[in-house]
Amino acid sequence: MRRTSDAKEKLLQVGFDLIWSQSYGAVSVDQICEQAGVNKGSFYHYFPSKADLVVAAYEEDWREKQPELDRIFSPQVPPLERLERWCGYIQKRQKIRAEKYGSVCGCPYGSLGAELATQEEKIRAKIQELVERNQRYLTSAVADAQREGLIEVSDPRVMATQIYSTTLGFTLHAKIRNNLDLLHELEPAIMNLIGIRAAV
Amino acid sequence: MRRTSDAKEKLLQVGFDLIWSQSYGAVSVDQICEQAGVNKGSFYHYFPSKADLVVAAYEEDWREKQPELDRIFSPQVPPLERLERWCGYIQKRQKIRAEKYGSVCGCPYGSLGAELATQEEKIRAKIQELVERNQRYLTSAVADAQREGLIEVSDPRVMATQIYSTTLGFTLHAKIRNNLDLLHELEPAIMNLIGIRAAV
DNA sequence: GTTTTAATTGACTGTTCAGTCAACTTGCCT
DNA sequence: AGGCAAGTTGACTGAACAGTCAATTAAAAC
Repeated sequence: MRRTSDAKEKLLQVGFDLIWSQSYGAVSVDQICEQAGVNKGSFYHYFPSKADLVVAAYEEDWREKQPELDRIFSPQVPPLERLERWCGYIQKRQKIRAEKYGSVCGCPYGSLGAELATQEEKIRAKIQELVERNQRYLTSAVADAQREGLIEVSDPRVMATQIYSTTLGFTLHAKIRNNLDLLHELEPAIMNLIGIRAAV
Repeated sequence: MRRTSDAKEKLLQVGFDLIWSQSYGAVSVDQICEQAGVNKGSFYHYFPSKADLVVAAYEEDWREKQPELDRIFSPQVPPLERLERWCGYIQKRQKIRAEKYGSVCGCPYGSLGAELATQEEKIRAKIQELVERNQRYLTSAVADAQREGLIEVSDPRVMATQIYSTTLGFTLHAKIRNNLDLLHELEPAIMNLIGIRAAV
């Protein structure tokens, strides 16, 4: 058959899913192929290497989730509410995965980056790129909040980076504890960070 | 020779070092043995498995660095200064490693936890334990700051957890970017978190 | 209907891996 | 002195690994 199967899409989706819930090193190409119902030869027909698959798989995941992020960060939404929604989105995504796999999987970018940033430059660079795309949403929310006089920051981009770091840290910490409760603290922590004192 | 060699200590030190700078999956037992100048049989004489070695190696690293943490968090030091010193310590440690290995290695707990928390329960539990030990220092610093009226928080333990999450996030983000500059933002971020407004 | 070419197949390669083992060495105890 | 046990040696095993390849299939282009 020529271009009637969905082998490539299957490999991307299964690859992302397995590697996020386990790790790059723990998931073999054979395993991805088996779960995708695709022969190994086809894998290497589409992707020159395992590292290339994971890069493509993460890009594909971005493509799929971008519309939801666009909705969350719609300029129609008041800027601080965007941040609240973002925290809620992360909590929701983590909860769904934890229920599906029996353990907290953490942020897919954080997990892959932590494992491979010093090993596979191609992968590190892709993760960095995806992180930067996420930060762009945060930057515009922070800048809008600033413009509306809701907060006071010197540089929205720096603040967005700090917010993203905080998010990476909370999701990683939740993974280490294998407990999602910590994520309830994410929103207050971000509000403190941008200078909105929560009720004590 | 009976107990005259330092094979075990060598394995612990080399194991920690290699796994921190690369990853658990990327480092083989053979590689650890070779660099430690120890035969493979000796490795398995001391450690039942690779996972057991890494647990012991991380415990040994803790033992070695604990005195420095005791100094940083000495009750003799004003509580907020303890937090500043803690940030400085992390920056210093990351800088030394980045210079030695040519790339930012991130937090050893964060990296190992991100890679293996869903895979090796024994390792996840050890990382969690080590993280909790670190948090104890932070908790007492926060509680002391609270007692001295420097900050206002409802629960010092919750705040310490937030501070540690933030630290995990910044070090991981720096690893993903392969750039240490971000760590300059760690201290201001933590100060914001605990409610000490930095000059804008 | 023939050509072209993307897609598919699955067996194969050579390497690397964690872990095993039986023989051996050497310091310590009595 | 002689035996016990902690420590050492390095060859070995079997499985798993990423990646290869030549042969085959079938959609599409003409």
